[in-house]
Parts: sequence; C-alpha cells; structure tokens
Amino acid sequence: MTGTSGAAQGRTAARRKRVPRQEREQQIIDVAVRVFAKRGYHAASVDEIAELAGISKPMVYLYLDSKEGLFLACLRREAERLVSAFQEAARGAGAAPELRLYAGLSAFFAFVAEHRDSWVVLHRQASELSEAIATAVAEARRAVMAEVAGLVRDGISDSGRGSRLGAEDADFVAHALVGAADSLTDWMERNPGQAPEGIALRLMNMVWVGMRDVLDGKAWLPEG
Amino acid sequence: MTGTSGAAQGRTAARRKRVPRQEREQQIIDVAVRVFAKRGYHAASVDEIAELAGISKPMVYLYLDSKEGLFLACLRREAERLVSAFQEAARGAGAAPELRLYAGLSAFFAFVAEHRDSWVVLHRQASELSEAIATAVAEARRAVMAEVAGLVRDGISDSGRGSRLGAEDADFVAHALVGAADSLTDWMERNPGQAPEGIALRLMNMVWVGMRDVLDGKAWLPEG
DNA sequence: CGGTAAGCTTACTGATTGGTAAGGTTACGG
DNA sequence: CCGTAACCTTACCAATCAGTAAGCTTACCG
Repeated sequence: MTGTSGAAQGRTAARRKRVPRQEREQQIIDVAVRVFAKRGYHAASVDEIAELAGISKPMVYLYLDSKEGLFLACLRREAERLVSAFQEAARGAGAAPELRLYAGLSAFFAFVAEHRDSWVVLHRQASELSEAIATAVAEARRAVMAEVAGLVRDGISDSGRGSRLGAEDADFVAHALVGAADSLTDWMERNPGQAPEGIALRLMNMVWVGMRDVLDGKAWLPEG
Repeated sequence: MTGTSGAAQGRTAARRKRVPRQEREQQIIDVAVRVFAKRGYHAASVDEIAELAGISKPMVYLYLDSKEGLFLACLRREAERLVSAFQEAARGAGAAPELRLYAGLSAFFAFVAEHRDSWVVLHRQASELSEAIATAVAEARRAVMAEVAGLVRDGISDSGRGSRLGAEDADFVAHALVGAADSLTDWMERNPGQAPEGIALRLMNMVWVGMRDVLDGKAWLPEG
C-alpha cells in the first residue's frame, strides 16, 4: 500500500502487456531500424529505441547483448530480406539470365521503395563501425554481387558470344551494375512514381545492351 | 626559475617550431583526413588528430571551431580537389562529349587510386552526421552529377539521334554512371594494377555503347 | 494455491571526449 | 629593447550514453 508503489506500470496509459521474447525482439528490431535510419548509428541512443519500443533499456541489453548486437540484428534481418527478395524474384523468372537479372533488379527497386528505412540502414551505415558490423555489411553486398556476377556470366556464355569476357569482366560488370542500382535509388527518390520495373528496364537497356555489343566487337575507343 | 617551468615545450625532442596559421591549418587537415578515413568520424578523436599534427587540442578548436568544422574543412578541400580533377580532365579533352566523359572518368579513378583517404572521407561518411555535413557531401555529389549529366545530354544531342531521350533520361544515365564509378572503386581495390584509363574505358563501353544503341531503337525488352 | 521463471523496471556508474578557461612564450615591428 | 599580437600549452569541466546491479510482478504449471 505504499503510496506510489506499482506506479511504474500501473499509471501508464496502456498497462504494458507482457510479450514473449521472440515477439519482443522483433518489435525492438522494428523500432531500431527506424531510429538507426533516421539518426544514424552513433546518434541513435539505446534509450530512445527502448522507449519507442515501449520497454526499458535493460530489456534491450538482455535480448540483444549490446548496441552493436542490436544493430547487427537489424542488419542481418534486413539484409536477409533484401537478398531474398532479389533471389526469389530472379529464381521465379525462368531460366534466361537476362530475364532473371531483370526480375531481380525490379525486385530490388521495389524493395527499396517499400522499405526505405531498411535500405538506409543497409546502405550508408557501413564504415564508421566495428569490424563485425563492417563485415556483415560487406558480406551482404558480396552476396548480391556474386548473384549478379553469376547472372552476367551466364548471360555471356548463353549468348554464345564466346569467352572473350572472363570472370574478371563479369565481376566488373556486376560491380558497375550494383553500383548503378545503388545510386539509382537516389534518382528514384527524386523521381517518385516511377515503377520499379521501369527503372530496372532502363538499367538493363543501358548496361546489358552495351555489354552485348562489346561482346560482338563493337567496342568504343577514344578517338574512334 | 621555477624548477619545471617551460617544460611544456622545452623538453620535447624536437622543439616544436612555430608555424603560421594557414600552413598549420593545412597540416591539421592533412592529418584529419587520414584519421577520419581510418577511424570514421565518430571514432576519431580530436585529441588524436591534434597529437598527430604535433600540436595541442585547443589549436584545432581555435582554427577550425569544432570537430564538425574540422570535418567540414576536410570535406570541402577534398571534394574541391576531386571535382577539379574531373573537370580539368574533361575540359582538356577537346569538344566531343564522349571523350570528355572518358577523360573525366579516367581522372576520377586516378584520383581515387592516388588519394585513397580522401575518397574514403568523401564516400562513406555522409549520413550519420549533421545537416551541414550531409549537405556538403550531397552538394559535391550533385556537382559531379550535373557535370556528368551535361556530358550525357551533349552526347545525346551531338549524335543527332534526336531527342527521344530527354533531360530526365540524361539524369538517369548520370546517376547510373556515377553509381557505377563509385562501386568500381571497390573493384579497383580488389584488382590492383589496373590503369584508371582501362577502367574508364570498360565503363564507357558498357554504358555509352548501350545508351547509343537504345537511341538507335535497339531496345531490350523482357521476353524479347 | 504456491512457487518458479520469464518478463520487466528503477536507479545507478564509469568512461570517453567535445569543448573551454587561463595563462605561458616567442617573433617581430617600432 | 619593449610591447603586442600570434602562437601554443596545461588542466580542467560537463554532458552524454553504453552498460549493469538489484529487485519487483505477473503468468503459468503442478
């Protein structure tokens, strides 16, 4: 009967319900992605994330170990979602590498449009941070890059245009493609209302057609 | 004659010479770029920068105002260098947009290869930070983007292939190009010994040739 | 109806570090 | 030779957070 006993949760408008760990973890990560995207890793405080998640800080530490652990969890979950979106789209688009690439790119742009915060977290929070985090980001990017490089390689050999381009070149094209897609997310933000498929199509036209022509010997040369 | 008077600078191996403000500022910025590139903005401490610059912390604050001011100074100087390198190369390459673009890209890759720290600072320290800094980074990128978009536009109209591609498309291509170049800096790191001109040439072939073909109506279409 | 464990909290500490106050010293013009 | 301003220092403050200790409360199970 102490005057203020139980005030902790008794008075708060909605008496916070107890929630099983797994569910709570996802809630925390949901909030954390938003906050990290908005403020950036360092400016984001665990206190704020805890409060927005409707719990107290020690819970975050109990479940996610540390701020870095929390960020890592965000990273892993969102990276997994993005990579899956790409892979599933590509896989579901038949056998032709060109079409698979196109489908993957479309899925990518759609994902970014829909999950802006996820993309921000994955995109511009890479350096700056600890080894483990940098590694995780690099790994996600590497996965996408490998996927794309594979499609490019298949596209090259499929087209019967021989092996004038080797693995190194497929890698080069993959880097260029992934980088272009990265950057086009900015363009997308400035040109709203563009369908992801439209963006993917333009990109395919720019890159793929050029690559095919190079394979056919129609190279561009300075002074040429 | 107090026993330890003057110990501050008397005992240090090399009695630190006095240096005029302008020169000292550049020294500080030199060091800061290295440290920011190595540690990232937040992990870098002003103390460390001061020490490596061979002076004490208050000097940094006297000359550069704040940590943010220091970073901003780094950013501005390095951005100016990079943009200049691109512009001068492009300007010195005659009138043809293709050649100017090629020269600009070559200069870009050469710059990144030579000034790795500058590039790291410019590249992956953008978000996370204050409004002013984000603005400065965005501005630098915008400058490059505008330059490239201009070249693309010129290239389109020069080729006489009409105006099937408008300003929006030039912007699209510019974003893709700049993003591809960004990302190819990673490729460059993993494939050392590649000449900047070689990288630029491959990129031109991928993108420019494709763009030209699209202008000629050789579009790629899914299922096509 | 206990009792035990999962869920949750308040209230702290410890360290790091951006930033500053106060004052010493050397160069240099008059 | 002297004063003044530019150059530079030591020593400190204050705030912000990541992370923790200690313990309360509710759900559920036997």
